[in-house]
Amino acid sequence: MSAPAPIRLSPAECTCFRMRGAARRVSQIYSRRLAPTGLKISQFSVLGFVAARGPIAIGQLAELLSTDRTTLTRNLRPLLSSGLIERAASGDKRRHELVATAAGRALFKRALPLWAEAEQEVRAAMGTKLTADLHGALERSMERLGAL
Amino acid sequence: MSAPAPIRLSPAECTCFRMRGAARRVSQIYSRRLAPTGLKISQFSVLGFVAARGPIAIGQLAELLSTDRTTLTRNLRPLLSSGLIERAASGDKRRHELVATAAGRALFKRALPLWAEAEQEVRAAMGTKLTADLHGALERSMERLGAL
DNA sequence: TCTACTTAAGTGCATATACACATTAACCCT
DNA sequence: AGGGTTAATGTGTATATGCACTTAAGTAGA
Repeated sequence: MSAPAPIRLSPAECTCFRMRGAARRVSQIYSRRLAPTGLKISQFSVLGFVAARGPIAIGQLAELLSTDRTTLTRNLRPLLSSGLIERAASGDKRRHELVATAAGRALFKRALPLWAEAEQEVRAAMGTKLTADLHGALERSMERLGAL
Repeated sequence: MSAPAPIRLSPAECTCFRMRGAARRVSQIYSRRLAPTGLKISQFSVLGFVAARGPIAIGQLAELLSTDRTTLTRNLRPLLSSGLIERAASGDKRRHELVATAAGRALFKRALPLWAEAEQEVRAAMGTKLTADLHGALERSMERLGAL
C-alpha cells in the first residue's frame, strides 16, 4: 500500500463527492431507459438478483447487493406490493425467503433489453478503454474499502 | 470513441450497479467521520460550495454539484432550518441567492479536518495508484456522459 | 430446562433523489 | 403597453438510503 500523501486537498477533490455525482448521472441514464417498465434501476437490480439466485434470505441478498439490510427491506416494498417478488416461509421462522413471481420473471425479461441498451449507451459514450478502466477501478476500490 | 462491443453482458456487470454500490460504500465512510458535526457528506458538499462560491443561485449551485435542481431544493431545507445557510434577495426576484451564515462557516471549518481524515482513510486504503486511476476514470466518465 | 447470547428481520426517523407539474418574474417583440 | 416566451424556483409524489432501536426466533451452556 503506497504511503498516504500528506493531505493538501480541497473538498472539491473529494472522492466521495465525485463518486456520488457519477452515480447520480449514470443512474439517470439507466432509469430513463427502464421507465417504460415502471422499474427503477435499483429495482431492476434487486429483481434480477432474486430471479437469478432463487429463494434467498434478505440478509444474504443485501450482502450481494452491497446494500444496508434495512434499506433493502424498504426497497423490497414496492416490488412485493406489485407482486413481482414474494416471500416464502423457510424452516427458520425468522427468515424470509424471497422468490420472483411469474410476473416478476416476465417483467425482468422484458426489462433486460432496455437495460442492455442503457449499458451499451454508456459503454459507447465512454469507449472500451475507459469502460475497462472504470470497472477495474470500481472493483478494486470495493475490495480495498470493504475492510473499513 | 472505440466501437461498442456487441453486448453479451449480465446485469451483474452493470456499470450502474457497481457505481451505485461503490458510492454507497464510500458515502458511509465519510458520513461516519462527519457524524460528530451533524452533517451528512452531501450537506458537507453543499455547505462547502456555498461557503466557497459566495452568494450563488440555486440553479447554478445545482450545476456545480451535478445534482438535480429540485433535489438541491430539498437538500437545502435542513441547512436552512438549522441556520447554516441563508437566502438573500437578489435583483432578479425569481432568484434566491444562497450564502453561508457565520454559523455555517464555523461548522464547515470544524468539519473540514474530519472530512480530510475520511479522505485520507479512503486514499490510504486504495493506495496512490488506485486513487489516481479512480479519480481519472470518474472524471473522464463524467465528461463523456455529460452529453447524454 | 431455563437463561443468556446470537441471529434475522422490521420500525422510527431523517435525509437524498428525481420526474412531472405549477408558479412567478423577467424579457422581447410588435 | 400588451402578450407570448423563457427563466428560476417550488410542490406532489414516489422511491432510496442508513443509523439506532426493537422484536422474535434459534442456540448453547449451566
